Amino acid sequence: MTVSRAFKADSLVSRETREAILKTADELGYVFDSTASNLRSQKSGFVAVTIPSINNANFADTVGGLSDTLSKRDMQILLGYTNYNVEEEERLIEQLLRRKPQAIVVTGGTHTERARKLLQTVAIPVIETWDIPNEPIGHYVGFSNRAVMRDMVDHFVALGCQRIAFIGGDVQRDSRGSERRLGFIAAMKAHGLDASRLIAAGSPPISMREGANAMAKLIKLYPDTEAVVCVSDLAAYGALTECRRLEIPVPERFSIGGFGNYEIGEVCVPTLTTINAFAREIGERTAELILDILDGAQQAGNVGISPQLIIRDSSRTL
Amino acid sequence: MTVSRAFKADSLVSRETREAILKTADELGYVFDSTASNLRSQKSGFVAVTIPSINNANFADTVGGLSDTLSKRDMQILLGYTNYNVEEEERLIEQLLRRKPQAIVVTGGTHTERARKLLQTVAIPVIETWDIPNEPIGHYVGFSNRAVMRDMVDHFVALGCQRIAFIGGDVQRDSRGSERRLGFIAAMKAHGLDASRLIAAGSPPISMREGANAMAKLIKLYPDTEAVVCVSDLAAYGALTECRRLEIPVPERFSIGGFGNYEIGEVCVPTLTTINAFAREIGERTAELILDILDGAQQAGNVGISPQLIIRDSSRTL
DNA sequence: TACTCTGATGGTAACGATAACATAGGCCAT
DNA sequence: ATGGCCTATGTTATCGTTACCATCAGAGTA
Repeated sequence: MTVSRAFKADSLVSRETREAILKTADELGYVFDSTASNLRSQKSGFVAVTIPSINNANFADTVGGLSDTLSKRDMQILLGYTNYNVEEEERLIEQLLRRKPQAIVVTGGTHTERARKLLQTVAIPVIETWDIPNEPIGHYVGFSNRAVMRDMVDHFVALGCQRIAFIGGDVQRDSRGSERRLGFIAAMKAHGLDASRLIAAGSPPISMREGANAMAKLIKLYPDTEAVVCVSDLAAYGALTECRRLEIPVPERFSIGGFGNYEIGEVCVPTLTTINAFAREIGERTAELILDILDGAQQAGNVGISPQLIIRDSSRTL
Repeated sequence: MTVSRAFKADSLVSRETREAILKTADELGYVFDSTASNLRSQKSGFVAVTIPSINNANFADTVGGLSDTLSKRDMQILLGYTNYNVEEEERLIEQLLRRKPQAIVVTGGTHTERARKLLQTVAIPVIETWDIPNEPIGHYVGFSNRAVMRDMVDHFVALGCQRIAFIGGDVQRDSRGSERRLGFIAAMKAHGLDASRLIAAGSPPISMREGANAMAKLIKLYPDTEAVVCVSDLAAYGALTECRRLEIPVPERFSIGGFGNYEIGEVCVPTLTTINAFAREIGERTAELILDILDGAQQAGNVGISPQLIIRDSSRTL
């Protein structure tokens, strides 16, 4: 028992005893077994997190924010990725829950029926991120992917563009991407503009290559387009390179907007107009919310994030 | 006991009994507790993995390969990132070992003394990746970051370049980057060329911005440079954008080579000459090695990866 | 008939930590 | 001297599963 206490920082063991214990433990090569600790104390020290893809700077930033904030309280992330697939998410959630995490964080508000039921039934905090779900299961930390497109369209319209297109992925799989597409359509209609120039670039994840291909398609289908809104900076960058190959000057002949404030958009030539969704902050705020709830905060609720339009060289300035 | 068996796929329980059990479990909202299972069976189902940064496509690919291969056997990754810091790695390793992983994968062969001791003492397979350590602790899956620079330098020399520079990070922190730098120097000397044009771009991770800054510095310091080898494609892309800003034509005036075969190098204009290190394969091979060892394979050893030079538009073709 | 073999199920202890409670000694105030 | 309080340490049972062994019915075989 005293040994057990010696390994917990705060508990009361005399200095000499603790030192003797730690020394002996080191000599024996003893490694604390948190498996047993978790079982007895019914606290795993895990927070389960599902993200669509591990290879995406935005989600990586969110996980980084989560991880850094939670590690201050010695909690660890148990990460799984869904490949933008809700069935995969369901399997993953079930698997993760078996590890008895103390909270579960999922990306987005779209789930299979069974996954919803699992999340509703489980007795730990559930946080949906990167979106504002229609019917939140527990808490959320996010923003409306639909509403946020309004700023981008407004910006292009203010520049004098009328014929504006949207490049995104196939509709079914990536719900955040679909929401942005719907937001684009709504914003265009609000301006009384035609919202039919929609290019589907394939199955998510939509990255640079897909963006470049979609741009080629767009130029063929609608050669008189003046601006294009892309589902992410990666697609936008792909579109930009396609323009470069075709020697179409950006932003003179064509304005381009992205989403997500990826590093590439800040470095490429011309730099990319984008929307900062504060990926890292989403993770940090989610972690803080979890810690508050675990500390017994009563009013812990939801966190709205306000993405910010960043105007750069890829969209004409007046 | 029969309930326990009903939850393991392979064991022998009659069909009716299992169905009844699973049905009841579902009604009760029972969730299997792997914490207890792990304790009793002394198998956690975890493989611990440390990588320098979560936000790096190469390491993300390795983790993806690991995760996908291990998940076929229902094993999960327990991921930690070190921020290119060996002290952080030490803390992380200690923390991860408490979770009783069945194997531990670390990136690189450079560790603190205490971390080495921990890894040597622990009774599970240890795999060092992304390098060939001087003194391997257990197994490794990797390649010589030093030797691989030879191909790149040879390529530039074959193009007729003599004044070749290297852009990398500060020496101490990123051992793979340092190895590449040493490999560059060795390769230059082997050709009887001056190897003193070394630009330090700051503390890792070296990304696009750092690459661009380093390129600006390089042009000021050594205006007559003909080619530059970069520690990664991200730095190389940054260098490329700086050239674009300064209206220096690539590859006509300047050849650029990167490392890692990142997506950006395939899409940007001009496309980037690079070295494919087979990041995903490193993960897959590591996972296979782990599974072999856990299955009791006797001769399971090390895996050498052979990175491949990919010549693209950013280096002059003859 | 007696015997072995297989499939299905059950009983018990144990994995290694810790929650909860107990004990013992020292110090201080009344 | 007595009681109260604090610090340091010890005892026991328990978290929820599974390894190990036992049991038992029914089928197949000699």
